[in-house]
Amino acid sequence: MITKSDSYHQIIEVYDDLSRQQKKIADGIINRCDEIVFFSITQLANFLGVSEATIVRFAQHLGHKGFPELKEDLVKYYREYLTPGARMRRSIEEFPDDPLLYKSHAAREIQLLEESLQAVDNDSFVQAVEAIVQAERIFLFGNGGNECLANHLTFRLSRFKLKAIQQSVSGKNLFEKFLQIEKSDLIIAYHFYKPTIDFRRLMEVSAEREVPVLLMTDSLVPPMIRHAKIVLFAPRGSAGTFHSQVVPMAINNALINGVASKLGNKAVKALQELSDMRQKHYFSDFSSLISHENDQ
Amino acid sequence: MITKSDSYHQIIEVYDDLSRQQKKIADGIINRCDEIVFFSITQLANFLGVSEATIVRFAQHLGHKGFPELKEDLVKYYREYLTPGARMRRSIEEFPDDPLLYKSHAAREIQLLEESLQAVDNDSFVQAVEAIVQAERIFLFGNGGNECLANHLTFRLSRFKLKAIQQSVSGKNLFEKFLQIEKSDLIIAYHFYKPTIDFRRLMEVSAEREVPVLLMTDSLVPPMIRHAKIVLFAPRGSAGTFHSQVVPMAINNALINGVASKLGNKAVKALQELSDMRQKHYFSDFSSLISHENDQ
DNA sequence: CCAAAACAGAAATAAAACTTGCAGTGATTG
DNA sequence: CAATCACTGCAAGTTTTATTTCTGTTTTGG
Repeated sequence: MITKSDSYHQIIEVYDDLSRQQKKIADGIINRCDEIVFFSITQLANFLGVSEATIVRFAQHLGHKGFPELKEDLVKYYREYLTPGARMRRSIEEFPDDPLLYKSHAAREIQLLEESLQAVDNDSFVQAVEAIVQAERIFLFGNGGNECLANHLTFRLSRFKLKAIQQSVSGKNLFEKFLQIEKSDLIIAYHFYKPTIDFRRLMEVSAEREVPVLLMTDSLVPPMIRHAKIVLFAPRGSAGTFHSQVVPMAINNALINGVASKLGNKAVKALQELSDMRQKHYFSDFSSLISHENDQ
Repeated sequence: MITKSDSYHQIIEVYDDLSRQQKKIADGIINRCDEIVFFSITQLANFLGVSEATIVRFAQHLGHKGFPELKEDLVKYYREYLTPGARMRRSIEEFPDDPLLYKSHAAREIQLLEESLQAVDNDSFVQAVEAIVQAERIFLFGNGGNECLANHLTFRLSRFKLKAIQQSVSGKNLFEKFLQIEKSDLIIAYHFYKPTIDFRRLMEVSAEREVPVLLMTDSLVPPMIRHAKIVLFAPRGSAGTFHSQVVPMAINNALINGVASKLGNKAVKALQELSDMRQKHYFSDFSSLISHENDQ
């Protein structure tokens, strides 16, 4: 007889000590929990090919009074811990983690996005939107794998007629770039894992010059975030897998939409202006010099 | 008496004809369906402040034999139609679509990723991975808002020592770029919505020169996909909202992981080489000339 | 304002879901 | 090889859940 608490994990723990039929039940609960939470004991017995009595005894063995108590526990687990993303992973787990199965990758991304729901502090998010809207100019720093993030946000903000400038260069050139940045501007920096020399320089100089910094990162160690005015925490999955830029990209997108709603009519006007300009020049030879990308 | 089929929508339809107490039940089912699917009739009666008899009559009014049948129907609805993303949206719908609420944006992204589970054809995905691994060189085309995607994939593929070259220029320069591209190469193009002049040119020339094209798009109209050898369909949400690059980014990431697994040891070696190079030069003055970005 | 109809809840009844005792089975051990 | 033990399903009980009936109440239409 074992003390109960979280039936699901408890089952995994005691699994080896279970009898043949009881293992059937345990397997069922572990693998098909999302179906089982809706079953009555009769349905479950038929589903698993086990007698109802065995199920009751199984529940009691786990320290419950009876089956309904076990089920309640499973429902609780199902609702609290089996997040939608986890459920999805489970649902495609018949082909587990096949790198040639898009679904398996997408499910992981969904899980990361879910984590970000908890991780991203909404006050910081609101502050970030506000800072972008207020800034005189916006300088975006992202190197290597983060260049795409800086690029993306720069492009979108520019479309709102905000003065967004992408600065992907690192090293000594950094200081030259810095000469033009002022207090009223905003620096947006994308930097993950741990601080590099360049990143430290960037943060120190911006602190010195009192330029506000919005930092997107997945690391909250002090050297990373010390000088940042606003920090957006973007979880990117556990080590061991290739880090994905999906969550930071989602945050970018949320920022863009947030900024758009803050700007309101201004944003609409800016987009309209762009659209008009395109119309005007579309058939001229000039056409190929301006971007034609034509989503909104 | 009404014919049954999908209780949930049926309830919404007949809502106005319901009595006061029955509306209570309907409200409960519509708003708190995800809790109610786990309730017995007794629990539900207490929860709603309605007698059990009324619930049974409600179920029968809807054309069911009794309460268990209605519940079964709701469970079915809950499991089939309330996708995880939809559930999440529902769960944060107390603050509906607040543009200053990160959760509200993230929930939408999750929904899009879910759609992509259906939309992305896995055969195409596998072909795409194969094509990338086989290609002599890879030329990536993405303009405007898609530049970030091309940039991202270029960076990652380069890290595997694949010869990935980003080509963001449009217009006449395009032809110059083309002189160096050959049959054994691969073109990866990101283009959404509808074909532009530049895009048509790109596709026509590549068809002429028989260079295989991997196209990522959200539009399947013939002019878009005619000449593409492999098409990856990346849904980006309904019109009216700003299109997000989260799904294409997720596909990028899936491709990267797919390629990594195909390359196997080769990929590991390439990454190791990079890491060694960093170690060697990290403390020298040379350091700032190479990328320090240090996630995997 | 009153009668007829519709409605809702309490209680009784029916139907399940659940538990337990018992006997049969097969494995283990002395 | 027989005795023991753990395990299981059957079937008979017990409890919980679901339905129906009955009765008082509210609503509706004249």
